Amino acid sequence: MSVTIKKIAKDLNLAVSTVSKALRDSHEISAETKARVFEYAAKLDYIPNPYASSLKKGRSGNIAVVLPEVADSFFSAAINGIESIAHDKGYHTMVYLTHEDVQREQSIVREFRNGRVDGVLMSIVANDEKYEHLTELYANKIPLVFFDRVCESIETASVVTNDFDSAYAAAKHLIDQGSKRIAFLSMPGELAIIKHRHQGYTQALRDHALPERVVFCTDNEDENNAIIEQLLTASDRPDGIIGSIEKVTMPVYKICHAHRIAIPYDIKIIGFSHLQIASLLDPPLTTVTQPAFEMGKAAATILFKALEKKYNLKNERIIIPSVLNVRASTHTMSIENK
Amino acid sequence: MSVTIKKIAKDLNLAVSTVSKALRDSHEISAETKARVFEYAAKLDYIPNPYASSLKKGRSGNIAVVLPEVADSFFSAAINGIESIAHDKGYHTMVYLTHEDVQREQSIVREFRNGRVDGVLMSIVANDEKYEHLTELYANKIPLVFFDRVCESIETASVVTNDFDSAYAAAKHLIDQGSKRIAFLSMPGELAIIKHRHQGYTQALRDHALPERVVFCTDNEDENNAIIEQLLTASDRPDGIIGSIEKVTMPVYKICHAHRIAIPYDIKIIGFSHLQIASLLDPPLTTVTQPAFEMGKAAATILFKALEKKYNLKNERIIIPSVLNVRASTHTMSIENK
DNA sequence: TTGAAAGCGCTAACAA
DNA sequence: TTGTTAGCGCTTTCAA
Repeated sequence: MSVTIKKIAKDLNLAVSTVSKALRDSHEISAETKARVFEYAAKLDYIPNPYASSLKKGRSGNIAVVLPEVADSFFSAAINGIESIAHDKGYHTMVYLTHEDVQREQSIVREFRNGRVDGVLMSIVANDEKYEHLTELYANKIPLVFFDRVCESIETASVVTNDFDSAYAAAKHLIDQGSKRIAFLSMPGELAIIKHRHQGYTQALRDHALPERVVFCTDNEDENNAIIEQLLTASDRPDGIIGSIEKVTMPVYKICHAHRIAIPYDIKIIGFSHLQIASLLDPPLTTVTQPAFEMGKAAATILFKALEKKYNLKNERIIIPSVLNVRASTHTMSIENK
Repeated sequence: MSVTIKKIAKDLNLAVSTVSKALRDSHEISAETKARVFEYAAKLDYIPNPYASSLKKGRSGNIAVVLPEVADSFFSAAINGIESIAHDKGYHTMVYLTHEDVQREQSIVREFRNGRVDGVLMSIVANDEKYEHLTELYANKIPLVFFDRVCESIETASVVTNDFDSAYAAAKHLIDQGSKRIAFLSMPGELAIIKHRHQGYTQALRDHALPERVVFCTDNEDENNAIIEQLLTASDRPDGIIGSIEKVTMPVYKICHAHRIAIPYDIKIIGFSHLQIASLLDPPLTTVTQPAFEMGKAAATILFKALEKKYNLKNERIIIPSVLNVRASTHTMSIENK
């Protein structure tokens, strides 16, 4: 049996309400009483029951972080940023993984509508226009902040990176390095990040009058390998590749190694990735690096602003730029080795 | 205002208790009434308030996962394993990061003592014998399962890997490849995993009459780089390195690249690491790979067994073996390229 | 400055 | 089979 306010009140010959107020340092209570209560509570190691106060106050002190997966280094870094802010604010972080499954996302989000969490941070599943669960959440007045993968049809705050510009810069970089046949490894679904990256790629290729080529990967690793193997062993093999998300880029390396396709000589590769160890790959991978930690922090900060001040979340949009790290996978002179 | 049992009861002219039982599919309630209640609840999109039932039943439906960090790929994979089991069991997963800070670990764990979570999975912070917060948690009858980094002075269940044996195997492998001066990159603190790996290393070197050399790294990246740089540029440079945890191995690669120390010719490297992309490093890194996902799953499975059946957690210990993946960083013939 | 009492939404013992 | 009631631990009027 754990120690409750009731027990403290009884032992100290006070009313529960007095103890409650004293613990919250209310001005209604005399300094002397407060001191007695504090001391005794500390002695008994009193820890408030979170459910009782949540029930009463209608706030849980929890936030939800909903992610497609956590193996991806981007999301690991984001959780780091989020948890650090949440902890500072005295909130607890609940993590939910959707594994790119819309149904799972729906059932997870649905449960948020009855108070388990006070606010939600999420990066949505790639899918074709199934957003009712999100609109409902939004309608239920539960603050929602998107980061990285946003749902553009819902008018709430979001933290993103400059996907169009950085994809344009990535393609431009390949073109400058002499690539003529540049393929874009995409993913099916309606993800805004993919769409914007695709658009940036397209724009750059059109600006330079080069042919576009989009290859759709999947969530299945074996299928992906097959798709990429086919791409790289065909007669019209591209001489430049842009991997739109982290997990489509690694297979390219594997297949190139397996088939002795020389990077960057036969083919140049650039990947959207947060990988710390991109520089240690063979050869070091040129990346467009998203500021994951900062994006997580920024998203959490906005969410808490909303939670604390009943601040309105409509339409705020924070853009944190990505960085192009040029390394040997796109450059025949080793540029960077650190 | 969200929909409550009270509202359903009122609208349907039933008592709240009847509705409550009906929703839980109690045999006390007639099929007809149940049908009415279910239908109406579905129509109103009723979602139970988790705090009310937690308060009443004394269970939260949450578990805590306490980790040193999440950037490490081992812990990301573990979270994956844990969350997947938790979700299947209808539990929610709260994530806490200690950032290798004992004080933070203490304050986090302390809060668990009043019901916010029903059970705890943790990988402890490396520290020198400060375990009161854990003993107290254990004394409070909150089920606790350690995974990977265990606290051996507390008699509860744990899921670990065979650290001694795999460190022995790693050292033996280097010896077989011709290394004579093998250094072990350790970490300060009292972590059992480090201790066991160290012991395995020591045993192997003694068995082969080779000199031991232990180098202590730190949590600070810059300091680490300095320590390793000194190690690798001194005249008595080792010709073999065992990195005891993931984050001490990467700097070795960087420094070797920077100083043009040829792996595996000048030095052979093997690291304890869960990295998927070890095979893509330059050169591919030989690793001792821990079964992170499986360990997370196993730990969660035990915890739920304890939560559901009041099963006793004392002393159970599951050992899931690590795997030695030989790659080019320890071997002059390329063994594996996939 | 302190206390009594109501109630957050739900469950469970007991009564009808 | 259904309803009444008490209460989980806490906060918050309102009264003393």
